[in-house]
Parts: sequence; structure tokens; C-alpha cells
Amino acid sequence: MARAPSAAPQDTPKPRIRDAIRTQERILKAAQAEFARKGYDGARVDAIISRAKISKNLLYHHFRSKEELYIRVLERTYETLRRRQGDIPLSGLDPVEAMKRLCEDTFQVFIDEPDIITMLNTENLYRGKHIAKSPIIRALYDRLSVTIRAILKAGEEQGVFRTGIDPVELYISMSGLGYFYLSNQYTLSMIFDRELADAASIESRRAHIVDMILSYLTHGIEAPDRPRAGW
Amino acid sequence: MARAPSAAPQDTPKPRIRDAIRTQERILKAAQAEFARKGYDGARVDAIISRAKISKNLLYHHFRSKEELYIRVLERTYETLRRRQGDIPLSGLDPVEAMKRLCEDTFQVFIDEPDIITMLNTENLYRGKHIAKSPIIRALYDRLSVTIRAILKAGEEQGVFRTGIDPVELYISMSGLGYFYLSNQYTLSMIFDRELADAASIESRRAHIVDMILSYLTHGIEAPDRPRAGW
DNA sequence: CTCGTTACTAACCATCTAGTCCAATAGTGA
DNA sequence: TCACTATTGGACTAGATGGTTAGTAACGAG
Repeated sequence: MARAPSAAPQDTPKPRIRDAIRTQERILKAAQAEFARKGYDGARVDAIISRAKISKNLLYHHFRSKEELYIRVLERTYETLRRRQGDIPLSGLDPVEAMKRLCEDTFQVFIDEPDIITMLNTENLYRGKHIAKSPIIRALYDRLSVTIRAILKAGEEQGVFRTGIDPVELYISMSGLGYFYLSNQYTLSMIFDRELADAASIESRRAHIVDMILSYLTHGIEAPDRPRAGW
Repeated sequence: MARAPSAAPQDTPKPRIRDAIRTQERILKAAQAEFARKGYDGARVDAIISRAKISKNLLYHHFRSKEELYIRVLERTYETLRRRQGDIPLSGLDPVEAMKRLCEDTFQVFIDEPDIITMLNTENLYRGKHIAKSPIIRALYDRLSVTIRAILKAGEEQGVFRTGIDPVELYISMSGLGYFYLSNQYTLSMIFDRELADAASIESRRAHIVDMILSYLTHGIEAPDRPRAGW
């Protein structure tokens, strides 16, 4: 019978590709999907190899253990976060516009990369145990910190922001307003009996976050030439 | 033989106590500790029975399965949340004071009952799968919703709050500002290299949340007789 | 004082899971 | 050509894990 190994160019039983880097990439992608969806304990190594379409030996050839694989995924998660936050274009904007943009794009990162949320949640369930083992991750905030301080300073000098704002508290609030909405969307939408994930709701939330952060920053300041709802 | 059923400190092999309700309570407490600490998949039934100091079959005598036990714990978590939020004393306060109090106490609930955070995070990792099976939980928000609407209305009428505020968005923000800070404290304090859980930091955060929510509510309103930092 | 119900125990089981062993094959660069 | 290593395959294990079976004893109703 036509047990021909392959229809087209005969024979070639399977041109085994041999590309360690791309394979590792496939493994990491599969692992990210699995860890982000199920958490560390819920994730199954067999599910990862099945998603990545490789043999189990190959996974353990490239990664020492499930935990090491998880840490690598976590590092990549932080790299993504850092890259996305570093990419936000703010130069040339006045302080109010810059801060608005920062709010919106910070929210957008969590929408575009929902795995970030579940990975961070999982890591916090473990009280930062794995992140502590990874020297790579610390540098994340530096650049963003500088950016926020610069915008705050410009805003203060121009008299559009109040003074004495703690940039760390501000960052936590800016992130948290979007993060919590997305991370807890299932329980929240159950309680409120209201869809939170559709485009219109997301759009409202984005505006709400900007509104709240800018209200905070400009509280007590009069912007005589700026209409109240001009954001 | 001294098989005396009482006092005698000797012999008595172990007067097996027989108290179903208290036993179930012990199991639920142990299960909450375990589920909150490890998540659903990370939690071990053996760890629960060991914490509760009972035999395994007794657990399965009272609860059908690990999942049913988890759902019961989740329900209790929501009951705690509802009770605590219902307990907040707001009557007799003017709108600004009432809202301030609501912010502070909402934050305080998460501090006093940290299991709430990890239980909700776990449930959201499962995309609300278990909560959907529980009819009990829906009623939570009703009372709080009424309270928030009432405060908003009073504030609008007295001209101290702006109009057109969505109470659901407000509640999500009010909760999220504290929730995210606590839930992600391990990764945040790693990135910022800053302690977030000590009493002083918590105090700052509480003030920051109140400041942000009240700035938002009063934005665009002039409070001529109220000094700017009077909260 | 029985006697059925049920709170409770200890040992056990079937299955799952991370990780290994033992080959064998085949690209790749030196 | 040859060492190296990326890759596959399958069988395997040691231990953990959720859940069960069979049996014991406290308690309350009759």
C-alpha cells in the first residue's frame, strides 16, 4: 500500500530541524502559556511539551527543571514589561499630556500582554520566592522612575501639578487602577453583573484612570485656561 | 479495671470527641489557611488534615471533594468581605468624611484579612470557574452599592462632589488602589527596593488612597472654606 | 439498655507527575 | 571525516496525591 513516507518529494522522513535557539523559544512560549493559565502548581510539564511539540527529553536537555523553566518565563515576562514601558513615546509632550499617555499605555500593556498579570499574581502567591533568585529583574523600574520624576518636575515647575508627590506611590496607583480591574475581572463582573472585558468597558476604564490620576496630580491647582473636562 | 469514663488521668485511651460542627469549622479554617497560602493546585489535602488534626476520611465524610471544600472556603471568604464592608459605620457623616472612611476601611479589610486577596486571586486565575457554581455569592455588592450611591448623591447635592460618577468604577478604583498594593507587595518591593508592608508605609498608602479618591470626587469643585490638604 | 446512625480512624489504592535511563538518529562546524 | 550536540522515542521510577475501603466507637432515640 501507499505507505509512502510523504506525499510530495518522496522519502524525506522528516527533515528534523536543528535550531536550539528557536526550539528554546518554542518551549518558553509554550511554558508561558501554560504557567500563565494555570499557575506554577497547576502547570503540567507534559502540557508544555505537548504545546511545544517536542519530546520530554528535549525539554530537560535545555532546562534543568520545571522551576528553572518557570523562572526563565518570569524573567521574560519582566523583560516584556520593561520593553513595553520603555517604548512609550513621551518626548515633546507637555506634562499633562505625558502623564495621560503614561496612564493609557501602562493600562494598554496589561491588555496586550495578559500573561503579565497572571505571572505576577502567581509570583506574589509565592511571596516573590523565585524573583528573589533572579538577579536580572531589579533593573526594571529605573528607567520608568526617571521618566516619572521628570514629568512630575516639569509639571510642578509649570504650575500644573501639585508638589510633594511620591513617584512610587503614583506608579503603584497608576498601574493598580488598571491591573486590579483586569486581574479581578472575573470575580468583579460576577459581583456587579456587568461585563468588564468588552471594548466599550475597557475604553471607559481607560478614561476613568486618566481622570483619576490627573485629578490627583492637579488637585488644588487652578488651570484657568483649561476647560474642566479637557482630558 | 480502671476503665473509669472520667477524671482519672491514667488509662483513658482518648475520649474521642464527637462534635461535627466544630470539626467542620476546624477543617474549614485549616483549608482556608492552606488554599490562601498555596492556591488551589498548590494546596494539599494532606496538609489540610494535618493542620486540622483529623483523619483523611473525616474530611471526605464532611466534604465531597477538594473542590467542594475550596468552594466552601471561597464562600466564607466572601461572607467575611461582605460582613466587614457592611460593618463600616458611616451614618451621620458628611459625604467627604463618609467617603474618606469608606476608603480607609476598605483598605483595612484587606490588611486584616489577607486571605481574601489570595483567595480572590486564585479564583480569578480560574476565571471565576468556582464562583460561578456558587449561588450564594452574588448578593455581596448590593448593600455596598446602595451606600456608595447614597454618599455620592449627598455629595452632589451639597456641591462637594462632581456629578456623573459611575459608582462601580469608583468602587473598583477604591478597592484596587489598596488591593494591588498589598497583593503585589512582594514583586513591587523587589522592583522598588522599598519596604511596603511596615506600619509607616501602610499608613502612607492609606492617606494616598484617600487623597486620590477625594481629589477625583471633588475635581473641578471649589471648596472655598476648606483648606486644600484638609483630609 | 439496646441499636441504628454517624463522627471518626488507619491502612490502602489507583493514578498522576516531575524527572531519568537507555538507546538511536542526524545536522553542523572544525 | 569526526566530534559534538540537538533531537526523538519509549519505557521507567520514585514519590506524591486525591480519594476509597473496611472497620471502630460515641451518641441519642425508643
